[in-house]
Amino acid sequence: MDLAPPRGTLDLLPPEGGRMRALYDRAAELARRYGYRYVETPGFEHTELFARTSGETSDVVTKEMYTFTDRGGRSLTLRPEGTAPVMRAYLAHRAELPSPFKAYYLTRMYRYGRPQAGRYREHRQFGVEIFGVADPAADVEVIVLGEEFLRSLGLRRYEIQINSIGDGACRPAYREELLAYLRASVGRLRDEHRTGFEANPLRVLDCKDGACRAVAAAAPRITERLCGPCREHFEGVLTGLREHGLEPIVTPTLVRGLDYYTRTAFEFVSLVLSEAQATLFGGGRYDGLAEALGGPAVPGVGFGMGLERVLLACRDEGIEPPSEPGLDAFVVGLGEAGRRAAAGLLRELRAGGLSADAAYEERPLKAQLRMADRAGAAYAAIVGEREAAEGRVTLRRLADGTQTEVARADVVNWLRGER
RNA sequence: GUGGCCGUAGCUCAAUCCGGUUAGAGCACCAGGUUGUGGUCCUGGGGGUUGGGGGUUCAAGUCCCCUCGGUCACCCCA
Repeated sequence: MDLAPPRGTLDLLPPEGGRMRALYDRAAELARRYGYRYVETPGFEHTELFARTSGETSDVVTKEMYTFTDRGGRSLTLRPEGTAPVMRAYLAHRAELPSPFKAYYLTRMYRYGRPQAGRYREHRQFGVEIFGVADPAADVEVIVLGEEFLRSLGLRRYEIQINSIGDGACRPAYREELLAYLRASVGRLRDEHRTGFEANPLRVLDCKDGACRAVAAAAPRITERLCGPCREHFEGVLTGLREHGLEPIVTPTLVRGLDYYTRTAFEFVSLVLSEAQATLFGGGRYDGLAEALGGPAVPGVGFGMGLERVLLACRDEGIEPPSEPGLDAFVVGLGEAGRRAAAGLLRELRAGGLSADAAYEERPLKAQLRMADRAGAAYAAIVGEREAAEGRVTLRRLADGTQTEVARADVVNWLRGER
């Protein structure tokens, strides 16, 4: 039996698991502070949901989905991204939900592809969505929220790339103009784009190939072809971001792989990670999504953030990521009376809201203190025969070895004061 | 999915180029030094089918093929 996890997946054991847990906790706290509420959707959906919303020609749909047929003959797909499922669930329950609807999620996504660092077949995302607000203030809020998350971790080496890809009023004309330009330049494109650009011309703009870049640089720019409302919206987003002290870099070549995006598209790109894994989070506006699902017109904006990448960026910026806090106390019992008293103390500490643990079996003091140390406990609460007889507890601060003796009845309050 | 590089102890690596006895080291882990003091120190100990399979050879960690995994660049994204 091969004990390694399947390709492209991760076992998150201590201390890594604690770091991911801490990221979840921080993200949830932040999202709630901005008025978002937690949602969960199924781990798999009808394949049609992703096929319709991501675009039949997108890479996600054509080669990256984990699609299977269940025993009832249904085609199902493991969730490759978060927005379409949340929108589906929202549309299904819209009558009971407030508007605007602000949701966040912390969950795993599945995409089949060749794995490498920061690119996994199963990865974790923190995402937020706002449904029902067309105003640029919503775009600004999700970007500011995501930026605050990165900054609160101590990350600094990233840039904000932003673009507007227009909407139904201006993108079709731009698309035709771009197509005409690309047809005229076809000889200078790399092979795979010579035939592929007709289906998705915007993608050529994003190509990293030197020749394609030259073609893209001289291509007509969407930012100069926006219709009035789109231009106004884009300006509103840029102004709003600057008012929050952010300095987005307008990047006309930034496009999105998913068809339902309109207007705003953005990516936070790490400057310390290699290019293939540098996008910490990306998102944008998707005013066409609800209708693509057969619902009413519901504007929306949001982002998805790759949490493994955030951890990688912390490492490469030399930042200690947050972790699960260690124990408040490790209870050490010695001798029969001491162990009995220690068991009672352990119950009391836990009931009092403190994190506490103890050895299960009788062990020498030395071994118990080592366990306390390994558990990352702030204090060892030692109850030997003498302490048990006197109704007292010796509290040893593990960081520096200083000890205090406290009456048994005061231990919980005393330790609370030390937190 | 395409191309390149790399897989030796839990981790980081040595021995691989140019095949040759029982595959070593540091860290980590366990125990003792110290039956009421961890983390430091000293001593000792456990731990490897050299990712897996096949081939060449008197002999394979070392050479060849396949496969699995990691990684880098693409594609694309988180």
